[in-house]
Amino acid sequence: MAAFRAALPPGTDAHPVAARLCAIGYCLHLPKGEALDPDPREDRLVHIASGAAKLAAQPLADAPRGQVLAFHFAGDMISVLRQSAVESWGNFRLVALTDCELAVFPAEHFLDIAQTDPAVLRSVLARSLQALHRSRTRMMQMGHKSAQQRIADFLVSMAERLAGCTQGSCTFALPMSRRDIGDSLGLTIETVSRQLTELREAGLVATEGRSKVALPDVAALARIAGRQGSQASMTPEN
Amino acid sequence: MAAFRAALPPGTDAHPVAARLCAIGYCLHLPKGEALDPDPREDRLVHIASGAAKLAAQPLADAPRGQVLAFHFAGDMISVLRQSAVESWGNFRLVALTDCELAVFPAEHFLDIAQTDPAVLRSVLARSLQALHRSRTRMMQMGHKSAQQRIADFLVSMAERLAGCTQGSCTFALPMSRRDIGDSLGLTIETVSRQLTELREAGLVATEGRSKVALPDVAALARIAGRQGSQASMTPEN
DNA sequence: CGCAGTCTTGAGACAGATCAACTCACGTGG
DNA sequence: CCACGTGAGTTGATCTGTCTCAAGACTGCG
Repeated sequence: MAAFRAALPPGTDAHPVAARLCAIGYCLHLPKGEALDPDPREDRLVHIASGAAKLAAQPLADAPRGQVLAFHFAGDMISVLRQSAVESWGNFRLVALTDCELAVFPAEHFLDIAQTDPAVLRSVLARSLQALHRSRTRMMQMGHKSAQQRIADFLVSMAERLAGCTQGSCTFALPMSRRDIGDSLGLTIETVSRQLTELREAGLVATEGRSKVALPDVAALARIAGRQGSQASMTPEN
Repeated sequence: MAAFRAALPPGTDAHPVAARLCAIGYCLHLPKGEALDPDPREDRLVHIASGAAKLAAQPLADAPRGQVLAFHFAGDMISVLRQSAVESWGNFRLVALTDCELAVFPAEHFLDIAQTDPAVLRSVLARSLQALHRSRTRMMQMGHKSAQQRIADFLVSMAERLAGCTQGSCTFALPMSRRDIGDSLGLTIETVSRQLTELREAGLVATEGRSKVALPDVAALARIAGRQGSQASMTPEN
């Protein structure tokens, strides 16, 4: 049940409505490699209590390889939209990269309750605007970034999210495969591998085994990635 | 003042709090080519009553060309974040592509008032989640789309937003330059031009003058663009 | 220890960028 | 109203970066 409280936006987990929100969710263990089976009827909000997961497209006929929308880790709150009735649309699913502990809420019901406390709802809004802000920034940047910049950006993001590190040096394990990395960055596994090699030769990355990486200078990587701030908007664009 | 009411989320413009929201905003005429001068102190919500605008990065020293985050048209509600104190971050500004009528609200104050009515706040949340959803989809798709697919996708989006057309044929005028299009798609103006030529030769696009375009078969373009659905999340990704 | 799958490395192909003319639309002033 | 000039747009030739195809090497598992 503690997971349910943690699923609420920061600063509201001790709030009176928290108990009511807990009542409508359920816990779920998702083993490594398994997918959260999609519910065609309603949107859901998923909180990752522990583990790592990817939001990925099911390999379609016209899509040569599965596309990865995003990676999510412990503490993340994800909005999993119901599967579209439109056939041509891809079906996206949450797939566990490692064993995961999840808390799942029906979105409508969750918001109905959150709505009774404006502060909670506003907190959720702030969170989604922040996500939009970062998504926007990334979208734009990805549009004109080289493979090396994308890899550098990816590593900096992972350092921040997996090791809570934004400068200096850090070491952590990547829970996803090279293929997943490539699919999320729009690159092939060969290019991912080559760029990692280049960064390694430049002394900016050290690798051990398949997943462990060490970044001696996160700030230098961020500089290569050309990290910049951006804006958020509340309307669909382009 | 009518513009203020229209700035509210759909379905709430007749609501009691609407009047209070109107009281804190102000109208502004932004001539073509001019930028909304940024306020370093607070975030703002901007409603475009009429006209077209782009959200673009100021040309930085290390950025060869200004990058376009998104285009916005009449009816759009935009969240313009305050300029970051961090120097290395790009400063983004709203620039008018045509003469614009804007309604500007201080974000904090706006939400303080909207918060008094959960339904309004929830409507704003739904709107931002939708924006996030589409931003996410685009980001992923852009990662592995060809130049022709990006142009086709762009044209379909514009048909939808400027002419309210999702299938059949339609004609409209693009308010932005080829450079703006390229900057928003991560392509050069030469590539934009070449792809438009190819689509023209394929009979999928007709152009007249600099800005007018006719799409005989929007659905066919959407097919080329490889349009698919996706998911939304409330947490920053990658 | 050996197998299977992941990762790395190499050679050639292709899409898009870059550099460079050239053409045309549109606004301006005669 | 038309001639003109400027900047936007188009088109062409070449070059670079990433994908593709193809082996090979390592990791981690049984």
